[in-house]
Amino acid sequence: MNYKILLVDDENDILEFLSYNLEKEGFIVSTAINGKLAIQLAKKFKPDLIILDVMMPEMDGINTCTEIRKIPELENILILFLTARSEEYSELAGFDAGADDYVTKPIKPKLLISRINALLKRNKISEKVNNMLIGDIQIDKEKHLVLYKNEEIHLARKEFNLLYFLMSVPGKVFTREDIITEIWKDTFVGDRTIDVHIRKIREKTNNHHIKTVKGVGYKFDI
Amino acid sequence: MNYKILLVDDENDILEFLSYNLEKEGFIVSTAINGKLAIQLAKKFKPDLIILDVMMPEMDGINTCTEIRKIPELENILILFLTARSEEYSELAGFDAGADDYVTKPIKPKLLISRINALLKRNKISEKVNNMLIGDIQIDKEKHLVLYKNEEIHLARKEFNLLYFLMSVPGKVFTREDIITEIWKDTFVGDRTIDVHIRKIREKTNNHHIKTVKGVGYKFDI
DNA sequence: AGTATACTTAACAATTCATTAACATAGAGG
DNA sequence: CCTCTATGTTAATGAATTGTTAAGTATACT
Repeated sequence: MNYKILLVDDENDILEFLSYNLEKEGFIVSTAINGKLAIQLAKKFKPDLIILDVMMPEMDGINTCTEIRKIPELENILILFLTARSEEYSELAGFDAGADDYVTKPIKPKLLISRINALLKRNKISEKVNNMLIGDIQIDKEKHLVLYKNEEIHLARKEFNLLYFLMSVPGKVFTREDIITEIWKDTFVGDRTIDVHIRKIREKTNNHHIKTVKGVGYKFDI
Repeated sequence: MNYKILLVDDENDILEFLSYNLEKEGFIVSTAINGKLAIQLAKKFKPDLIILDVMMPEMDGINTCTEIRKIPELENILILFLTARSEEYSELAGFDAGADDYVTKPIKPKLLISRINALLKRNKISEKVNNMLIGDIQIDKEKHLVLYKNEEIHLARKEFNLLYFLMSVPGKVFTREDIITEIWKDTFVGDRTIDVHIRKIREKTNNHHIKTVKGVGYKFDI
């Protein structure tokens, strides 16, 4: 999974420098030049982690952090501070404001990334559970479990992933290309492979639910 | 609860200075003047956190840290490094060696305590319940005890940790990668090692409970 | 040091899964 | 109603994954 990071700093140079380094590591980066914009952006971008410079004009990092913690949808986002070496006070105040960690300037990319990964790893517990109940089919990704009319049915890995994918947007028709991209990534498989997997799922769910849209693809229907 | 801290530094002045400040905060402090003594003491004292000076003669902080992480009963203890300002390398190497945080010298007691509390707080969240009763299996981490149908069964350490890990989220499928990360950290083990441990557990619990999800991993099921 | 216990690995067996080929069927459009 | 194409079905193959055993290493204990 690619984590999203929101960078907040009033200096463009730093934003660019950090963006470059973080993107190189596979993070999806968004940036803001002040606290207010950061909060607005955070609501839409829904980052996993916010990196805040402590020293910023108008609303400084600490105030921004305090504000973020007040917003219900953002209160659990990880926050990491960037502080200047001498700002002893900031470090303390930062933790009080709800920071999860801080890194001192000058920033060493490797160290920063090490810290970010440590934070994200610790936070992983809060990952979502993906559980869906649609009609008489219930699917639980974490438990790799499918219930059909409250009876457990066994699906092999590919079958499971395929059903899960189709159920992710019930009623939407997914083309064969969509399916191949999602389930097979860039492995090449023959023409009938999908059909066979579809057939196996249908067999196990009494031929309900999965419908063929000829010339287009397949969809999951209630 | 009063947390226990093991202080490790070769300079007596620092030990005294920090002891004083930490005890004032209610921590129970023990000290060691080198890495070897630290490890011996840690086994008996069972601290919640070890504070290690990076720069020490003979075995430095990083080596001590690496050694500590190798000892099963100590591998989960929090470790905080003390580094001189300029030791950029130490910071990186320290995280690699398994440190949880670091503080630069000169040490400001307030900041150190703030960091310690942050670490302990973070760690508390991830603390697991020590005693679980699921179906006919009861497991107690502290006592390292497993009851199957009310009969005590003996599991070796790896077996115990593996069962405990799987039981921590019943029904959830853990990938082999998950399992290796949790049980073996970054030791490399062969493909069949997990299977063998699983087999041993199954043998001792009559083949119930642990299910294989082929291509995905293993799960604990009632 | 010597013994017991635990851990890991190699070698092989067993199982399950994914894919394909070959053929069958369905349905749209002429 | 015929043809063409897309999809359905079945069974076989072999690839991938996991299970099992026994023996070799490592570690802990006395």
